Amino acid sequence: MAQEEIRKGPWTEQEDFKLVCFVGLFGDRRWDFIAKVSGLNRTGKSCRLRWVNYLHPGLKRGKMTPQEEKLVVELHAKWGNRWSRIARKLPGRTDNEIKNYWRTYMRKKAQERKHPIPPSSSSSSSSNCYSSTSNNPPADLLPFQATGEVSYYDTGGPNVSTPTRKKSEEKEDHEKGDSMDDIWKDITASEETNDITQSYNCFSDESYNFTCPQMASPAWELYSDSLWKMDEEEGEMLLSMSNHYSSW
DNA sequence: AAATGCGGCAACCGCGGTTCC
DNA sequence: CGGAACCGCGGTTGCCGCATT
Repeated sequence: MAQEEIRKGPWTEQEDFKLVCFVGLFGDRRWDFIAKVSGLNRTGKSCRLRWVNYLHPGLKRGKMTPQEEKLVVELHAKWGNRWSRIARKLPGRTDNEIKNYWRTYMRKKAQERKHPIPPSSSSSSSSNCYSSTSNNPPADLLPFQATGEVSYYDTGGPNVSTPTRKKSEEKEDHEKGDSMDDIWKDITASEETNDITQSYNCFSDESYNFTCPQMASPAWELYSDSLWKMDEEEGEMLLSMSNHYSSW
């Protein structure tokens, strides 16, 4: 077979566009299927990751707010490195983003411990949500301090004693139906009521009823002018493919 | 102006859990 | 019920841009 190689590395705008459209058509579940029919030559995993971390509508981008930072610290103290779980409590933030934030946060903390910053200069350590008032956050929010030396990035909070978590706590997460999907729905719903002048109707396929809502991602800003002017041929191709596959 | 270091972020990998047949 | 396929999570890596020397 002339099996093309699986692509890796950074995504191109065209790939993003294709992925968004196919996710619109088939939903954000069947990643292997989407990977195949889209012709992206990516793995399903890769597609999912790109969607979740970058293309999903409702993603917030940019710096974490102090409230979010505080929440991350609190939830990490509670749940440890359960990033996806923490992310569910921060609408618009991804587990990857929070994970990366935490790494940075820990690095800063480690440096501060090595070279304590005098209180007078605390105003500059702005990324720390406590910095405006104190460099000594409540101990119960900083498990890594309470236990003395902890490995650099920490691994798991104090209450995360068991690797066999799963089911019970996942259910717990759904107590109020605040799964990621529900959160996204809330976000997109609120955005629609606000000011969604650019509701990109990727395909008016009533079977799936997909509209590309306003995306926070830079990719969407590009789509709004450049990509949406892409080859008509390609658009038609996608349409025909969508017709083809939607008849399955 | 060039070299180097560092931080932030996107993406990949491996593993375990879940779903489907 | 068991196995295969798929999905999701957490850990890790590599790249890129900015700051510093």
